[in-house]
This record gives sequence, C-alpha cells and structure tokens, in this order.
Amino acid sequence: MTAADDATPSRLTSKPSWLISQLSMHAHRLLTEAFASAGSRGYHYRLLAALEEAGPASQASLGRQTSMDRSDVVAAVNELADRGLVKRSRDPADNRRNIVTVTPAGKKHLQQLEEVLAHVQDELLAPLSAADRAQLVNLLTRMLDHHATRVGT
Amino acid sequence: MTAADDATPSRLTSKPSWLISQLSMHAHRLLTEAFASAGSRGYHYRLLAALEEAGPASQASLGRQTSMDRSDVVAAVNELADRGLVKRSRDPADNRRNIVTVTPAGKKHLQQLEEVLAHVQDELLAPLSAADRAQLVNLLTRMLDHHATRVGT
DNA sequence: CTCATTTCAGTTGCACTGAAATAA
DNA sequence: CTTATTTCAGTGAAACTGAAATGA
Repeated sequence: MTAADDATPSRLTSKPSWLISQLSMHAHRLLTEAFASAGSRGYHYRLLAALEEAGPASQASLGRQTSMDRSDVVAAVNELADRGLVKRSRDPADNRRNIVTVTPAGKKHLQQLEEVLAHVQDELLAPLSAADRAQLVNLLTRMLDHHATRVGT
Repeated sequence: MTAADDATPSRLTSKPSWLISQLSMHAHRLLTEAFASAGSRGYHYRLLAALEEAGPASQASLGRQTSMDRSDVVAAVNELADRGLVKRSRDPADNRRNIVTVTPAGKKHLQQLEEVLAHVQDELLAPLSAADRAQLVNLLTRMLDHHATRVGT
C-alpha cells in the first residue's frame, strides 16, 4: 500500500477557511519559487510595487500600504538598498522619516517580478473562465473589505 | 499626518493571489487565536478531524490526508499523545507503522475545536449571502482540484 | 536492493512583539 | 508628556529538507 486512498476529510474540504489556506499555500509555493528565480522574495515585490504606484514614501507608510510589519520593512528595505534597487534619504520635513525611492534598476527589476507574477496568476486561475475570475475577485474583495476594520493603522 | 491615506496598491488588490493570501492571513490569525483559547493549534485540529472521520491511521497516511509534512505529524502526534488525546500503537501487520487512535478525551476536545472553528467561519463569511458562499466554495474547490496533481504523495 | 515509515535536527519565509533611540 | 518613526533582537506557527534507523 504505497500511496493509499488518503482523501482529505470532507469536514476540511468543505470549509472556506481550509480552501483559502490551501490555495494560499499553493500560491505561496509558486510565488516564492518564481520570485526566487528572479532573485527576490514576496516582501521585495510588495515594496517595489507600492513605491512605483504611489511614489516615494516613508517606511511606516510602506508598511501600511503593503500590510507589512514595521520591522520587516526595515529588513527588506535594507536588502533592496544593498542591491541598489531603492534609495534611502532623510525627510527634510520630518527628521524621523526615511524617504524611500525606487531607482531605475529597481523599476527594471520590478518589471521582471511583474512578469513572473503574471504567469503564476495564470496558472492559479487556469480552471476558471473570465466570468468565474471576475466573480472570484468580487467575492474575495468583499470579504477582505469587510475585515479591513483598521486599514490605516 | 498620523495615519495617512495609505491605500494598498491596486496592482496588488486586483490580483487573486494577493486577495487569497491576505484572506488566508486573516483566517489564520483568527484561527490560531481561537484554537489557542481552546489549548491547541491548527495541526492538532487537522489530525483529530482526520482521525474521527476516517478512523485510526498511520502517521504517513495522516500526513497525506491533512497535507502535513511527515516530520510535523510526528511532533503534533507527540503533543496530542502527551495530553492523552490520541494513542499510539504498533501496527501488527506492518511493524514500521504507528497506528494512531483518538481517545474519548480527544473526541471531546475535537468538539470544542469544531465549535470555535464554526465561529471563525461565520466571521470570515459574514459579508456573503448563502448563494455567495456556495459560489465561493465552488470556485475555490475547482481551483484546488486543478492543482491537486499529486494528491496521494 | 528498493521502497515506505518513523524520527530528529535544522532551515526558511512570513507575521509579530518588545524595547530603545530619536524627533515631531 | 504623548505620539510617530526607525531600528534591532527575538519569538512563533507552519512548511519543508536531509539524513538516519528500521522494516516490508
């Protein structure tokens, strides 16, 4: 009995929290693999994406935009700065703040990450039609909005 | 500017992988909190649920049923056995195997975990109608099935 | 010899906490 | 005095890897 018929309990497979966490795991596996092949991690993509979309920002603001912890932002910005993908500079208007800016090399790297991310999305959504995908995004967005009680904390 | 208008980049919020992982994070936070209040962790619930639904099983089989790693099954079964919630015994038909069985105390504990889990589901699905919930489970199940290439490995 | 099972030791990406220093 | 920002050190649940011992 090498690989038996070890079906997952239906009390698990019927629960949305199980489905979501299993899918999240699968997506996470695909993403870390894809990002690693481009030389980065999820945290790096989040930061670069936020910076390109909303412009230079303080580290605290970046944390709020990307749902990252303050201390993880510090570490990830360190790594990006070491690779010359972002630049740290003091905010003249508020001497506590570091203003983080994307460099041209950072924007180039972001494009690579966007490409591998697009492939992962396609693979993840493969079995769904366009209408299905829209419906999925709609449902998930409504759930997430409902639980975003404290967005700007 | 205490808590600014730090909106999440739309390139993130529009991607299913982002929505799924953020929701998974939220569900995970609720679940670990709820399970902790009952004195357990997610791994413990998975094992107890599998044992009650499919009956006594070897640790390798439990790992396949619950998508847990072999080495994590060892640790979690140790903890459950220490608390008297499961019992380990040698398989007479295959001397490599440990047959894991739920004890009455284990079944009682599982019921508590089921209750707190039900509350978390309700909270997670709060903004969705019954039809929405069915649609969500349908979509997620189809995605998960598609990616379950190697189920029995 | 090959493969499956159990076990242990260790790693990793991610989320989070506590505390200190600094400045608004 | 209170609050916000940055930083560092450390914790924790979860997923995973490699290797060893044992037995089918």
